[in-house]
Amino acid sequence: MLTRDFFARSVHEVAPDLIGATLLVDEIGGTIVEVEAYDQEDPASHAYGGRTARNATMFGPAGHAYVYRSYGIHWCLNLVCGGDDDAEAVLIRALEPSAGIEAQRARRGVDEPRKLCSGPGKLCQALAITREHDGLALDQPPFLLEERLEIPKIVTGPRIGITRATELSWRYGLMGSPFLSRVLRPA
DNA sequence: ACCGCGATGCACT
DNA sequence: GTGCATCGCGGTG
Repeated sequence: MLTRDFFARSVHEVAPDLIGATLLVDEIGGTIVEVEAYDQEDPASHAYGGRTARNATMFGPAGHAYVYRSYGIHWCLNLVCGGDDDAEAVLIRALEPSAGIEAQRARRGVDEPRKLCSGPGKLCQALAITREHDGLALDQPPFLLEERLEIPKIVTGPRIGITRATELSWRYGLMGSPFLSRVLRPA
């Protein structure tokens, strides 16, 4: 199981290490196939410009969930990384569903496995992640994060859906996976 | 394949 | 009032 020590490192080390790990919420979830890194010096990060009510969890200890609402409609899940004096987090962008697929279908209202968790908003709907999960520890229920068994092949590229710092290749994906939110070509 | 747009909450200017 | 770390749909190649 991934505990706080795993997350208490630079977000730029943790992000690629999460590809291939398993994320479950109340026993439902799958394999992490796509993430993005956000650090405190990053103009695209919520933490850029200091602590606010929304981003407070990012400034707290590593190994906790940071959940925010996106575009007024969706929820997005981040895993807080780094030391106690910084504010870093990994945005979980896509999963390959493996557990509770029927429940995910019901919550998403679609059948195709590729459409269940291929985006940060989609996977939060499939796993029923909401503001209630913000601040919860990742090594306790309802969360369960399992270490990957083998080192996967990873592709990097620019992050998606941001307007600033678009030149940074801080998006990581499982090479060749059909469950990515978008195709990811080697940078 | 791409592009535009509406839905909707809320932090921030 | 503006701008999003989004998604799904409907239009056009």
